[in-house]
This record gives sequence, C-alpha cells and structure tokens, in this order.
Amino acid sequence: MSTTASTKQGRETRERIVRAAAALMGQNGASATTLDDVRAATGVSKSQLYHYFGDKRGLVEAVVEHQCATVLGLQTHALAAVSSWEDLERWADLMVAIVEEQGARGGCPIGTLAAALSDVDEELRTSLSEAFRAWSDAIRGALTRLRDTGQISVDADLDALTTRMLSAIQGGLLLAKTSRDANQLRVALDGAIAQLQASARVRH
Amino acid sequence: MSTTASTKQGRETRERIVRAAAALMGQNGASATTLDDVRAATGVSKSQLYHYFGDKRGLVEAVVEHQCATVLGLQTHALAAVSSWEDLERWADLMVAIVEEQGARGGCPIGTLAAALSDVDEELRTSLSEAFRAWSDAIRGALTRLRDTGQISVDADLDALTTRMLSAIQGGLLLAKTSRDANQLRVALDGAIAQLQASARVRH
DNA sequence: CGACGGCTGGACTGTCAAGTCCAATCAGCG
DNA sequence: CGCTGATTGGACTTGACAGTCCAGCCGTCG
Repeated sequence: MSTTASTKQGRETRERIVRAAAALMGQNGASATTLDDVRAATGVSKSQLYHYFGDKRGLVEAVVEHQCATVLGLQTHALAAVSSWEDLERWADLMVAIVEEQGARGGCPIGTLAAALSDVDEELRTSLSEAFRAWSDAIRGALTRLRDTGQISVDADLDALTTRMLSAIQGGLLLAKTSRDANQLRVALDGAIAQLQASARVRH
Repeated sequence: MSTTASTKQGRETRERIVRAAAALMGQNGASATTLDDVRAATGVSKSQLYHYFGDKRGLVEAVVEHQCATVLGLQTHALAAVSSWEDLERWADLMVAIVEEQGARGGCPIGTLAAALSDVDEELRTSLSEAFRAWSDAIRGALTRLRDTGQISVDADLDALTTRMLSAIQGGLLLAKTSRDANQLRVALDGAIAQLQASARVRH
C-alpha cells in the first residue's frame, strides 16, 4: 500500500524522504518540486518513492502531516511553558529569532502549505485547518493560564484573542517573508501582545 | 519583445489573457497552471501568449502586476474615503462580505502570490513587497486622517498600527480561506480596529 | 538453511508542457 | 490600392515529469 514501512530501516528511509521533500516544497512550492528533485536530494530510487507514498499526492500529504507535527510540537511545547507576560514575550522573541536566522525566508511551513493547497485539495485543506485549530488550542491554553492567574480579565473573550494572535503570527510571517524583514513579524506580535495586556484591565 | 501591444485590439487580447491567467493562477497556483490551461480558457493561440509575454515567467509577472493593481485600486479607493470609525468598520465589513460571497475561497490575491513566489523569484518578490508597502501607505493615510481629526491620540505609533492592521488582514484571510470560515477574518479585523480605538486615549 | 516479504535499483513508457517556427491575416497609413 | 508591422493560427520539437515494471537485495523468522 501507500504507507508501508515496517522495518526500522524502512521508517528511517521514509523519514529521510519526507524531510527532504518538506524542505524542497517549502522552498519551491509543492507543485513545483518534482519527484526527481526529491530523488536527487536524497539519493533514493524512484521505486522507493512509490513504495512509501503511492504517488506524488501521497508524498505531499506526508509532507503536510510532517510539517504540522513539527510546528505543533514546537508550539505546544513552548506555549505550555507560558504562565506570565515575560514567558509570552520570550515565546514571541523565539519566533522572531528563528525567522531572523533564516534571513526571513520560508515563513510558516503550515501557512505556506495552506496558501498553496487550500483551494486545490479538500482533504489536505482539512488537515491544515485542523492544524491551525490545534495551534489555537495551544495558544488558548496559555491565555487561559494567564487569565486564571489574574493576569487577564475574566470577561475577556479568549477565543477572539486567540484568533487574533494566530492571525498576527501568520500575517506577520507573510509580510516578513515578502519584505525579507523579520521586523514585520516583531511588530505584529508586539501588537497582539499589547492587546492582550490591554485586556488585563476590565473593559468599559 | 515581450510586452508588445500597440493596437487597441492587441491591448484587449492581452488584457483578456491576463485576467484569465490571474483567475486560474489564483485557483490552482502559478506553477500548476499551464499555458494550455490559459489557452483553453481564452480561446487564444499559443503564439499569442509568446507574442505578448515572451515566456511563462512573463505571464506570471503580468499577473502579479495585474493583481497588485486591482487590489490596490480597490483598497486605496476605499481607504481614501475613511475619516471616521464607522467608515473604517464599513471598510472591514466590505472585505468580509467579499470573502463571504466567494465561499471563503482564494483569499488575498497578493497574499497568495507572495506566499508562493517570494522564495522563488527575487524580482517578483520585490514587486509584491512594494505592493504591500503601497497598501500600508493607504492604511496609514486613513489612520493619519483619524489622528488629525482627534480620533486617535497624537502619540500613537501609526507605522506600527498600520503593520498590525495589514498583518490582521493577511493572517485573517489565510485562516478564513483555510477553514472556509469568513468569520476568522471578521474576528481578526475587529481586533485590529479595537486596538486602534484603544489608542484613541493617550497611553500610560 | 530456505523462503518470505519488505526494500531497493534503475530502465522504460506515455503524456504533457514549454517553447519554436512559419505562414496567414488584419489594421492602419501614405 | 499597396506596404508595413502587429496579430493570429496551429503544427512541430524537445525535454521533463509522473508513473510502471521487474529483477535483485537483504533482513528475519521458522
């Protein structure tokens, strides 16, 4: 079938392919990277690609899953450690630093895939949408902690604040990547955090 | 050369091609739409594509220019009419309504192109970055008007607020398109506007 | 050991897409 | 009208890419 990998060796090969494919697709886009590109980057043979992924769409699907898992792993881990404003700012600084050190290229792997695939493949769109939802949950978890420790007002709309935060991340990353200026992300995130801090006080 | 179109008829043909290509590339992505797709959608012959655009990259370039001009035309026009909070909310409502009526598909033409092309073609990246800058200028113009009429504090950081607004637009559109839910854009824009209104009062 | 099944190599095919070329129109102008 | 250059039609070439096929390899387990 498409996703065979029972041996340890098999799983490693599969993993190696997915990683390389993810990098190539992140750079050039999913539809612009060819199976031969992946082959060249990994030294793997044609039949291996079809052995592990069935067809190109299967590979793209594996890349989507891999990128979602990677980003969510990092994000849920980092956000789980947030319980103060300083923590939240450190988390923001971390994202800006990552973007900076790649020369403001690439942007968010999930965001890039979402922009390219949402209108093309309904199933992949659903996976990516689900990933955004999971990311939102992680953010909302951090905000809930801030609220429960009295740092955000109890009648703040956490769902809305969460969506705004994720919008700021995605929008900021897109602007940063397009202008090659990580500062755009910096400003967007600062704004979202400032808005959270504004809701530390009860409104109206 | 690549961009020949001296006759009126020629300009119309060129325009028709660009429009169709923009629609196709918006739907399927630039690299996934073939010249034959464009040909089929327009009833134009192969040589016409090469006559007017030189090669495929030339067509993509024309599409980028067209989409930037279209979006900026709408945005600068709409934003130039903004001189009160109600106007700003109407502007936001308009964007949400547009997204809604397309079933939350497609997102921002500029944003989609930027996500796909920024890491691929430096010249196109520059054009798209420039478009974002022009869009920012239009937003900043509206905010400046609000400040000059006393609706925003004089010591508000308009540049930062502008970047946050554009981030909210782009992030909100991406989330909306991925989840097929225009409400995500709604929430993101409401947040950005709320933050502006918060800076109506002098801070700290 | 022997055989089974996952794994790998790589040649091969069919299709499709970019780009070329040349001849045929067509529009405007002296 | 007759000329010039823009415009158009469409066949053709070339290369690349997705996908197929089969033979050989290698680890594992009875």
